[in-house]
Amino acid sequence: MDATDQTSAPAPGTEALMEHLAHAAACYYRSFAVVAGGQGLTLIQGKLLSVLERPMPMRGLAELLGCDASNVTGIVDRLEGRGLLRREADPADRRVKTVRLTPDGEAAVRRIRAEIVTGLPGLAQLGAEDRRALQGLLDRAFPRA
Amino acid sequence: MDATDQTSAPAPGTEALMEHLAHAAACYYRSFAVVAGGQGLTLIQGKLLSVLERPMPMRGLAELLGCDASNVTGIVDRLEGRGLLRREADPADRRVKTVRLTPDGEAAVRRIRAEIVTGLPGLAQLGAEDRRALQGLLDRAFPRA
DNA sequence: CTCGATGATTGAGGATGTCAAGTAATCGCC
DNA sequence: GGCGATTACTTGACATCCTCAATCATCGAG
Repeated sequence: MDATDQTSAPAPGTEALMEHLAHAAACYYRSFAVVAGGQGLTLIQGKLLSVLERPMPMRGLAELLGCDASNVTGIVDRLEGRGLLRREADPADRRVKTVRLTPDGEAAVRRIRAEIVTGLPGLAQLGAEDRRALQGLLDRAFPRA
Repeated sequence: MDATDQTSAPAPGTEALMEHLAHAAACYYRSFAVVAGGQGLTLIQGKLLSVLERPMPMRGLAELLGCDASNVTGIVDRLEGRGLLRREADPADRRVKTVRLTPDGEAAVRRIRAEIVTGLPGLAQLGAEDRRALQGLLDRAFPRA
């Protein structure tokens, strides 16, 4: 609806597609926040725990979460204070601290994974065919590496 | 990859689909944050402005953003201090303050909308057919009302 | 061994978020 | 009209998130 869209409007609906995407992302994060909140966790705390299926150094967490390393220090502090994860020394490099979920932390992640689906009823109603299609499209729209 | 997946695996790929969704949402918000940051705005400030295509009371903003009304007060304070929006009195209800974008605010929103696409190159490469399919699937997975 | 780079932490400072309390105005009901 | 309940917004207190600059310890290359 503007003058010079010649640069970036080769196909119709880009604007609308972005809005749908924004809505989907908002729904996902809202549900995640509610589920995490049910465990007394903030969204970012839940995200950090979810990412820790395998132990990982602080640095790796910062990159995965897309924030500064000093930020991770504080978040891990609070989660460690609650006994949901531990900092372990890396024998190969004494600068590195490997972060690992405790059994309590693993239980929290399992609960989050289980509940996040129920918070998104529309997703659960998609048939197997639609799920495959959606997953494939997301994979192409947001490639992994 | 654990013992008892029988409890929550009614359909194939639910777990994987959630991961793809998480990845897509993370990509979208990361790009949005970068674009907003380019204007000296935080993610939530950019979101609030984007939502203001039509003027809206504070209450409506709080509901749309999914946060407490007192939180909106602070965010709107900062944006008003920068001249990106205004608070107007509602003649029909003197309790209500209607928030409206200034021309500068509208320009900021236009810039964000224009740049957000370039931050998601995978999306731009989707053909018209795929975009329609993706939009339709998102619409069913995350219904509007 | 020395020097530069890296992993993690700390402290300062701003932004976000919730909750409880308070003010002002509206609405429902008599 | 008048009165209580509700609603819209703000304020203050407080925890969390987030970035930046600086620091310390360690690693790796020359």
